[in-house]
Amino acid sequence: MKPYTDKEFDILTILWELEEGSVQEIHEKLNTSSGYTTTLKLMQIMFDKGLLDRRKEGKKHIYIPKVDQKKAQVSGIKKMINGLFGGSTLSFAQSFLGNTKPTKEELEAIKEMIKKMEDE
Amino acid sequence: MKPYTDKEFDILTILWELEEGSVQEIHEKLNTSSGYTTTLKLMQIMFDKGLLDRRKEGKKHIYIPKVDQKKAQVSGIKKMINGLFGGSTLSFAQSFLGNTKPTKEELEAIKEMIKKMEDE
DNA sequence: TGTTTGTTACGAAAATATTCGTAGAATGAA
DNA sequence: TTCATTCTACGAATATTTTCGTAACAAACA
Repeated sequence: MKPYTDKEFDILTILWELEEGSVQEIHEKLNTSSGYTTTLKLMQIMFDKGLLDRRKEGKKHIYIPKVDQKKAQVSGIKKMINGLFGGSTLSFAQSFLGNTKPTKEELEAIKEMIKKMEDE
Repeated sequence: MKPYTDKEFDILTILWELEEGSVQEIHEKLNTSSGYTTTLKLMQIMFDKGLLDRRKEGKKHIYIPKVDQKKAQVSGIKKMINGLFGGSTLSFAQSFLGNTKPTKEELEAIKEMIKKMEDE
């Protein structure tokens, strides 16, 4: 059971950042080559599916993501580790640290988190 | 341009682990409710698209993944950090360490990697 | 030889996702 | 009130993905 499609994920991504937005705002941010009504329809479908909430404001609708980003993050990480790294947290971490070049501050923060985890 | 569909990704995942395999082997591992010919067709399509290689062995074909797992890993991580974590490596790392409970050994290995990165 | 078994190839159906045209409602300005 | 503008609703077309039925072929063997 896939919770949402690729395009739906794109829309969720924008809404997670904006907190909420009209069809027009999303459509602009999407930077897609397809038309306005396509985005509209997509968001209507997502509303019907319960992926988005909305409220009327003047003549337009303001949409709010109903999918919890945290949950999506956790399941996204799990899926990625399972699919791309054979379930190995370690080989994932290696690839992550080897490829994304975290800044000094990020490394510090990560070290602190590790310490916390070890203390528990 | 999406490189492959969801089901195709599932098949790639198995082939990355096995290195190579017949349709039957993949079909079993997939643990799907759909029929054998479905998996067969999928793999034929993937061969046509250039996602898989194959060689004849007796009457069957042995398929080999032609997609580089490393590249898929890197782009998978990037896509996930951008889509789910607003591009923030740090907030990703926090969620990762907070949710996946790496083992003591994994934490040790990660610490060592961090040390190496800092020394460079 | 004929039969069974494991396999591929292929076409087409079914399911799902994406796209857009068009009608019409609401708002606000002339 | 009429017009232009902005937006929604909805149906239908199109595209893509997933599914499977059926035919045919090769190997093993009675």
